[in-house]
Amino acid sequence: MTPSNRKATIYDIARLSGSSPSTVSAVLNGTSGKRRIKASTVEAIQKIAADAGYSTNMQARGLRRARSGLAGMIIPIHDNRFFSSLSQSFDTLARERGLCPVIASTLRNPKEETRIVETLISYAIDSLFIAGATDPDALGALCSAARLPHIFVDLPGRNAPSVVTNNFQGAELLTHKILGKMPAAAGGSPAKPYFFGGSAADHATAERIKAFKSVAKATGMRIGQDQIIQCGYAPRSATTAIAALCDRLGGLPAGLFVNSLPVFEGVMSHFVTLPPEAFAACVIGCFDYDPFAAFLQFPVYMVRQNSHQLIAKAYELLDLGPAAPLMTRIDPDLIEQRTLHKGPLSDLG
Amino acid sequence: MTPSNRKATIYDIARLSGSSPSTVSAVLNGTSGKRRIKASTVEAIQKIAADAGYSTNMQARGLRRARSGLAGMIIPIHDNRFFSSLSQSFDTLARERGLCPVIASTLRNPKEETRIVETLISYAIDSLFIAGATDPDALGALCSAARLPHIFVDLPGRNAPSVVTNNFQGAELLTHKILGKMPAAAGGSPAKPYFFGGSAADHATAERIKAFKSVAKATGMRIGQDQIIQCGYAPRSATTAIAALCDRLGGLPAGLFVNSLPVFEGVMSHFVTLPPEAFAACVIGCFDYDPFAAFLQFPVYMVRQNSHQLIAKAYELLDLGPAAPLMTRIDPDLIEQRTLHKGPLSDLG
DNA sequence: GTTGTTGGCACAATCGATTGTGCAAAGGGT
DNA sequence: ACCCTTTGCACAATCGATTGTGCCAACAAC
Repeated sequence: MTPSNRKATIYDIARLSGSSPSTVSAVLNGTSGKRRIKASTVEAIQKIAADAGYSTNMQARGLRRARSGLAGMIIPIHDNRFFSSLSQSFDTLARERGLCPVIASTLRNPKEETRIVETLISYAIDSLFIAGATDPDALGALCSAARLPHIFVDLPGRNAPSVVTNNFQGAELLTHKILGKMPAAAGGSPAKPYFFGGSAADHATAERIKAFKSVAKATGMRIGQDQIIQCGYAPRSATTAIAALCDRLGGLPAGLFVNSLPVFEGVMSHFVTLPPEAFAACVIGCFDYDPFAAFLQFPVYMVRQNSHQLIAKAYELLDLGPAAPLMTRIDPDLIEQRTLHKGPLSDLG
Repeated sequence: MTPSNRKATIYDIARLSGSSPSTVSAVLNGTSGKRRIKASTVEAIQKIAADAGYSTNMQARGLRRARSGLAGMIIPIHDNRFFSSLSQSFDTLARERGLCPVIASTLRNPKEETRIVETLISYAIDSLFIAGATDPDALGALCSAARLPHIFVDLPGRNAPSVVTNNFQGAELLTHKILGKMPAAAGGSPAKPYFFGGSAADHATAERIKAFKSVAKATGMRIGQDQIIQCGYAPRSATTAIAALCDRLGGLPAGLFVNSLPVFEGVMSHFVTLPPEAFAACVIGCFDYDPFAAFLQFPVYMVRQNSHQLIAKAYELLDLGPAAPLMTRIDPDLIEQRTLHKGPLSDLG
């Protein structure tokens, strides 16, 4: 009754029930069948354990079994709609599988990345999802050395399965929309669309740029280097860069492909200083989705990555083991413009 | 050289270095001073360990030490700007302290809450931050029984320190702004402000409602029960509820205090169906901040909770141990309206 | 009645690190 | 030369659960 000072162990339960620790262990971890424990014994032990408030010491179990029941994932940052939605799915699915989720953020810092992975390995996590790493190969090598099953999510890796958004297709859709709505070449010079944000060193961004150029080309448009603006992912630098661009152009570009939400956030910081009329001749699209961003005063096309499917698929690949395909693509969805500016009564319920 | 099949242990390093496991252990965990290990021995062992790619088995260490080096936190949901920003601070500060962060979401499900806490306890986490629980006391009891140091964040708990946003003060500020901008009583009937979303069962919401009423009263306004609309936190139900309200009023309310971002999200789903003119006579404020929500087409006041400070303070309280005060409040910040509609050139850089 | 199963459980080694204790060698003092 | 204090390290128990193995009893088959 008096909940003794320490947590109950199988030895306590063994003493209380008059059986041996091994029997208690078998009962409490569900292997009582394999060890042919009498049903009455099982029940007795279970009752005593419940009364004593017993719960398995996962460190002891993990030490013995050489696995922990922990499922690891690393992401660049928590505070981001896309990654936090990955986290949510990862968390939910891990718990459905009886695993305990461990999600750590790297802040896109290479040193931090390896430090975190090493930490997770020393906790003997059972698997690792790597979402957004500056140096995937280094992390993959660490995992391989530790014989840690790992899956790359949202970025392609070598020597281990990857499940990524079909960035090319998503960017194609988005670019199509942008170019389609762009004002036709006014006067002599044709209207120019711009790809804005991110870094081509990043696979996802590289794919999107490729699609952007490809669609433009198909439309008979040539994209110059000046139209691809890589200012990273930080809102601050995006603000500066978009201001510079507007300055250079003497106004907003005719089309703007914004690459990722943090970038869009930075862009907004600048846009907020512009008069509303400024947006009339500019078509804006953003790769990644945020519900509030979808409600801005000007029309925005967005691409929503299917984060739940990305994670669900990653777990599937984990189950497949070595048989898993090296590359799986998940199609994102295009979210149509949704704005108040459509007229007195929008048709969007 | 050949990275053997298993991970190196202190026994391997001991053999390789010709010293005993206890010496190796002391060297590798930094207690070599206390054990008076010769500097040359220390260096030799460190080198061998590094070459062998040794890393501590945290399960073994944890078993022996009865603590894991894991810092736990539970939140209702990852995919939310406020909670994900708590997560980010929690993660960063945990790692600064050499701890490994474990963040789990409960989805506001009471069963899940206790299940998760029990899981975390069985992993021998060193501390637990409880952010958003439907039944704080039950969780607190679990932690106490396990002698697990825990801090309530963003909600008050019994028998353990809490660090919460000063919801009352934040709501006061916000209500002041809303009432101040509300169109003066048009004609005979005075304009009525509405408090929208959440549930008064929730401490934070209760405080905010209290402040809302208090400020209104100070302005000589009486708030009827019909002006406090508790529709929970789900975007869906918020959409339905706001539609019903607008229907009832025959238009937007003069003032709208939106309680939390998911609710605002739901509100936006309805607003998107209204003509822009509809917002002219409505002052909107939202408790909680989202960068994109701050850029909507109509003016919005927002209250930004200081998530980093909340977490930083929680860690401080952890350090204080039993000496920690039971209740700490952190003031949130009011974010002024920031919108494109202010004129040709807004003064907000 | 002897041999062969199978049921039901206890024993003891083990996972890898930590830590209280013991002990020999080196140095210091007289 | 003798005793005392440090130095520097090795030994072995321990944390709590898992699991290969062994043993006794009950029962069946012959």
